[in-house]
Amino acid sequence: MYFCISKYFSKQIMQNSLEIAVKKGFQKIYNAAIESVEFQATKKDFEGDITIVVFAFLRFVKGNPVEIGTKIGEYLKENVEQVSDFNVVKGFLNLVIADSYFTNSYNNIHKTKNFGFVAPKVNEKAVMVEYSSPNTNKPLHLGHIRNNLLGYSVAEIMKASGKKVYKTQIINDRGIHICKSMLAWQRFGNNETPESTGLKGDKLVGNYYVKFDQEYKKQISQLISKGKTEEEAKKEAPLLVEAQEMLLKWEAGDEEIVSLWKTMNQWVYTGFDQTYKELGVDFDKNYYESNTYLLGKDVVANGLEKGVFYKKEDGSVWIDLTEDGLDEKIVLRSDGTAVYMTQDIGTAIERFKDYDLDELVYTVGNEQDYHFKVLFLILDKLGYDWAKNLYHLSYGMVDLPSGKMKSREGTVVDADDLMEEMTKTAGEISQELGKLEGYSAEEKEVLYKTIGLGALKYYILKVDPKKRILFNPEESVDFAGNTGPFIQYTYARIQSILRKATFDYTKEITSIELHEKERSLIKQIQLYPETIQNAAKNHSPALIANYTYDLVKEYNSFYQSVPILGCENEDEKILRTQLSSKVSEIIKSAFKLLGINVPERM
RNA sequence: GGCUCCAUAGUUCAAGGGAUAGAAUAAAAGUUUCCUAAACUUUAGAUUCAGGUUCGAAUCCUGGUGGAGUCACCA
Repeated sequence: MYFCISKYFSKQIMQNSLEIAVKKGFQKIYNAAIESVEFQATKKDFEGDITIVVFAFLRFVKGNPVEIGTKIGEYLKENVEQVSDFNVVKGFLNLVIADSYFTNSYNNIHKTKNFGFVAPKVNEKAVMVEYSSPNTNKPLHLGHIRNNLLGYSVAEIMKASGKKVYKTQIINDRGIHICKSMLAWQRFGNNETPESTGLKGDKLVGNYYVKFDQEYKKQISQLISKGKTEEEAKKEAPLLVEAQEMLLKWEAGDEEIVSLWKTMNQWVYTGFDQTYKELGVDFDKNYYESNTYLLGKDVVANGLEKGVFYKKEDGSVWIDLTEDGLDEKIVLRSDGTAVYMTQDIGTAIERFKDYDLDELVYTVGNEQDYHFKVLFLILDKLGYDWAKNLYHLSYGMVDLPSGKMKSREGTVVDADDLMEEMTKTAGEISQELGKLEGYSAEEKEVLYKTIGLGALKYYILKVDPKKRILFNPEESVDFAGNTGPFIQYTYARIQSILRKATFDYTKEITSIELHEKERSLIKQIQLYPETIQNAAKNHSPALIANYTYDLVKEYNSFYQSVPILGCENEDEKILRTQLSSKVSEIIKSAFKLLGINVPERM
């Protein structure tokens, strides 16, 4: 029996074949059945390409791991065409795989369009990803940037992994916080508009939110100086009372209030749209809290009948989750109005009605871990079988060296300012390097934006979503090392090579002895499809970022060690040009998954 | 206080229970008659502590220390 795997070109098929061969080998040598074989890429310091962990077999076969490894290695070398050699270190069987496997594998990849991507299946259910979900009383800040980048990127990655994806946001456009901005504008606004001030709408409205807080605090201290306690003062300050009255009027549909609300919200939306555009994110469907905040009340009534919820004496409705290790949670106020939870219950149900969904991902900060745990549990108890398919993409806060960001106190890194700052820095560095002769002013501006935003996005996305980020505006975002511009630079350099490669390099190169750098480059290229699947499964753009970085690192080393266009052997020149081209394609597509553009020159 | 999450080079990040814990940055040294030096190559430097499980632990379990979040008829 001989395992011929020369016709196989994918890593998966290679491993499957090896697994079968190993099992047969064990059967033959030890008369033992092995359940599974553990593979890993051979570490750089050792000779070989694929490593089999022998320790895992000790459960099935008693003996010395080195001896077992050696016997299996001998068996594989003899019976598997592509295993050209092996060595055993401790309990690790390192297999050397023949060049032909790598060239076959590469040629297959070379022919594949959209390498690494899986097309969505026709009848499969979709995934909905919610992200951004801003309040309409203040501009977007650094925390929203992380949220937006994560949500957008996860959506794109899931698409690439073969899912149908809808991107959505819920806009928190109602509530007491909106009324505060509205009230402050009425009081102190002098009919200012975005047009009259030249301010972005969200900035203008945000200013009034801050203004409200300032005036409110003044009133509080006045009341305290008149003998009120702090608690009383906070409740009785006229501004707050008026804001609360305004909210009641809004809910009652008061024409004047609703009209002001519409106007100011529109200002904010226009501002947000501009920021989203700059950031490069988009949505397939918007939900508005003003439309959804009443949803869920029927469901609560229903759940009350079923005994999932219970009513307290004052009329408020609760759920008791103490048996699940959680607390009691309110789902409806005593006055019958909806709380956050009520709305989220309703919105989730609504979404599953609107779309044929398989999974719903909520991109929300980890401060709401508890809320989502409860939400998912409630939906489960209400009997929705899709409740198990809800996923809270929980990410860590973005903190500043000075501490937490607070909009009211103005200690935030504004999203627009930050993007502008990054673009400016990119421009300064570019000008210093001066490689852009022949570029028009507009082209340069586009390039600076590409680089500046690339640096920012990569900086945020390369970190595991779960971890919190400490953001130091002065020194955090670099342009050298493990950064977006580093990867963009490699892309630009490859484009330069391809512009100069005027010969035909489409030919398939089959029998050639591979340079060590070519081998490791091909190995890295092979990993792209499984990286996308992994990133989708784990909802982690960081995996894509890290993969791309490793690929680029590998390519730069290759670029430095061997000539490409200057290569004398014609076949080698073609192969190396092809490899370069493939690497740049992967960079471009991987960065697209992160929402980052790549430049042709830089 | 209860619950949840986190702890890795000076700093910022990696490491599907597997080998000698990888990078980047900062530090020291080197590489441009050749495809873009925003690059490449060297050197030095880390798993919070104490136990346990395992052939094998940064990773799993228990406890301590330190940090964050949450425990609203706010969203």
